[in-house]
Amino acid sequence: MRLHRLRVHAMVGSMTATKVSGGTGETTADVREWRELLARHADLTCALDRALQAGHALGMSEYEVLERLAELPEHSAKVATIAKSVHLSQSALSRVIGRLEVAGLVERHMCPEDRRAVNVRLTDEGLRRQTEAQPTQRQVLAQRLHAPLVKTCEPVPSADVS
Amino acid sequence: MRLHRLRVHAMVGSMTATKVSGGTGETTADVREWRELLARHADLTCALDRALQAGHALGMSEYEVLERLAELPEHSAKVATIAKSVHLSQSALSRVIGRLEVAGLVERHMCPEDRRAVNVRLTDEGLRRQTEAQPTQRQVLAQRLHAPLVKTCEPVPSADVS
DNA sequence: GACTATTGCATGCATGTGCATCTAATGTCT
DNA sequence: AGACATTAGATGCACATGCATGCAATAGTC
Repeated sequence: MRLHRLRVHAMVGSMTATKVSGGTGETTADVREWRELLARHADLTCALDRALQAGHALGMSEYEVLERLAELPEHSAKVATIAKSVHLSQSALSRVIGRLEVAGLVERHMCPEDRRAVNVRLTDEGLRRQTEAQPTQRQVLAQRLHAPLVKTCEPVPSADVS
Repeated sequence: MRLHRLRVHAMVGSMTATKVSGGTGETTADVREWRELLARHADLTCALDRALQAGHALGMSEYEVLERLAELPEHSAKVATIAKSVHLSQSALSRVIGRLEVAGLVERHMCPEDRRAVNVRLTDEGLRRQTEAQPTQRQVLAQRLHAPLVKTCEPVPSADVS
């Protein structure tokens, strides 16, 4: 698993934590909440990824980058800027952008004032795809963000499948 | 990304969804909430994984399986049962159990009454490791579950690092 | 009892991700 | 200017995961 960046620093035995009542009694609320978070995340991630993939041939990461760019008035940003608003490592982001570039949804341009940096710009096609995909995302969110957790992420029953 | 199981079924253009107010105005609340969920999940996942890895040589998935087993009075369950309480595909779970078995933290036994099934039992060592790791997990949860989001998951500043 | 469908788990394979590292460009000293 | 440190981004590599499939055991059907 191991999400992105940051050294190890072993914050382990410190016990200087806020309060952490020694017993397991209190902490159980945290654990319940954490498990709900995990379940909700799994459900939504799964559903979103499927809906985007099936309907628009986009992964969640790809969509998210497109969305961030679409939100900007210039539809363009440096990689480092995008990295700040997406939960991906720099390398993963680099590759997502690579895929989007191959798909013709973004273009990479050298940044004139800092020739190390790369400006990523949404193409017309990219903007179109994002605009198309957005309702799908919103729909899944509306359906599942507050729906009772059924744990296993199954196809939404209300969806009228042919 | 693509979390586990379930057919595709293209739930795309249906528009039969609950209400989904057409405009983007209302839905923005959903999006904000979704992004917070993502951020919280990334932060906690990252921190938990690091803490468990650094302090106990366990990944999050491994810990979670150990924890589920430890919660059972018999410290033993069939793979299918574990699968229901963990957000992993069946194949991923199978491999997690494989790693735990190699590490000597669980044992695989054939289930007598259904010889396809496999009973996974926590070893003494496995129970010990889970018991050791639990405070670490609780600590991270207590520290970060309700902490203000700083987006990038950096080492918790309050942790007294040497 | 033989035949098929289903279930429980393991495994080959493709893919996405993080980490470490590399290259190039910029910034900072002296 | 020259030397070193830092920053931006790309890439080799290892690894965890999901999907499709395979194998074995069970359940269901005739």
